[in-house]
Amino acid sequence: MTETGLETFFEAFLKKDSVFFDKKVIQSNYTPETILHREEQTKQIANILAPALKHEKPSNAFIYGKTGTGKTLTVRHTTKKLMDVAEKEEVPLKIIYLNCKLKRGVDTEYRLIAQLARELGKSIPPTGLPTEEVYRSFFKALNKQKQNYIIVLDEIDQLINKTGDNALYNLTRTTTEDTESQITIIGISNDVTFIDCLDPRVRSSLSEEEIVFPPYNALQIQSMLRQRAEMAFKKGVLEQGVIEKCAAYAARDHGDARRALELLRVAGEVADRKNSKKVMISHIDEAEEKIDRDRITDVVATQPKQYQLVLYSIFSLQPNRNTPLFTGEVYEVYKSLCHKTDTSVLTQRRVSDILSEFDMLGIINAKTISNGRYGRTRNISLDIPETTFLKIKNILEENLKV
DNA sequence: GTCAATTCACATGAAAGAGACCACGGTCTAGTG
DNA sequence: CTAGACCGTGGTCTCTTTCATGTGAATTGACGA
Repeated sequence: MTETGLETFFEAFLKKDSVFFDKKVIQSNYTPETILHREEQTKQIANILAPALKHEKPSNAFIYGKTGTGKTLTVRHTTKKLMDVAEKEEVPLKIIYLNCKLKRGVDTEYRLIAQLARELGKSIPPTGLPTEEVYRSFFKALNKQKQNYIIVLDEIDQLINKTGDNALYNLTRTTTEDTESQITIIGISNDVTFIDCLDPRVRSSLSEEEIVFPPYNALQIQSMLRQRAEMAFKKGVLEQGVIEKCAAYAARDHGDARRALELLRVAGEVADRKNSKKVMISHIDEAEEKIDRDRITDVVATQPKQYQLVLYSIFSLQPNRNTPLFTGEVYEVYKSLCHKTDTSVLTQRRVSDILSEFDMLGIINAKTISNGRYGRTRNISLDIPETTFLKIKNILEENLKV
């Protein structure tokens, strides 16, 4: 594209009509004023937390439900309203919200406490201090002001999976020791079964109250989409049935509202790119494919080199095969690939772990099976759509220079 | 033909090492008055 | 005299390796009918 070509492109882009009226309404971080279909849960949470306004300690609570059922949204909404009132009435109260999602920095006991302490205005180095020390300065910060603390731990299951329940145990226990300040813990989890693998002491104190967020059904998702779409899109750009189809797609896999919204937004973007004045039903199909593709390519591109090598080994083996691959085979290819790219070779033990991580990410399918006399291994096959295959392969080849 | 033992090719766990980070405190050095 | 540079220490975290143990069914081989 020549320089002037670029300019005209940008100018054309500016003038181009968009189906969106206010796009941010439909983006994932937007918090709507009213939350639909969650009146019951909002009330429960409010009931649990309300004592904080009277300087009493609210019960700890455990909230669970599948992804995209509005847990985080509802909790944030309710706590915010609570905070508003607390400020107006000048009740000392502090709400700390923490997302424990992996790769976000809060995935060890040390980091959890350090992060909490940081929320209280302490500066804690990212590493280097004994964990004990961090606890101490955290409690010191707690006791400095006498007030109620509500700690919301989002995706708490991730934290426990990685670090065990040590941190939680310490946190729940302090509530009884500390007379100065009171801590309430709200745990949010996608995984219902996770509570079972907690230490019984932690479990009983954490789940003093339990709230379940059931999945939305298709009708509820529809009304939610309508509410947002009304603000996000221009009038009349949505073809008949678009919202219904988005809702149906999302309801198909466990009523994930977030997914429904994303689908609708991407469908809008697809329509824009095609210079379509309307969002058609066919755009939704494209949007769904695009979301899938983006997710996978994103994950692949950000993997470390060794991981990419392992994955590339699978990629280079797969096409000429109808039967699944097994671990030893992949490892052999991986080894030769390492020599070719001048990379250090990891042990089979490690590669085995890498494979199971890919399995968890949903990039490959790995089922352990036993071939009787001929050993036990994983049956490995790629779990990505045809259309994405080449694209990912190119990314890998480029990154690895093979 | 039946049944227990064997065997394969890894899976899965636990523990420990290497190396990168980082804060903290002490020591050294150069610049300033 | 003091600020800043520079170590050494002691801690965490992540990625790996090493060593050990577990697994599930095809195969094998002994045994009895």
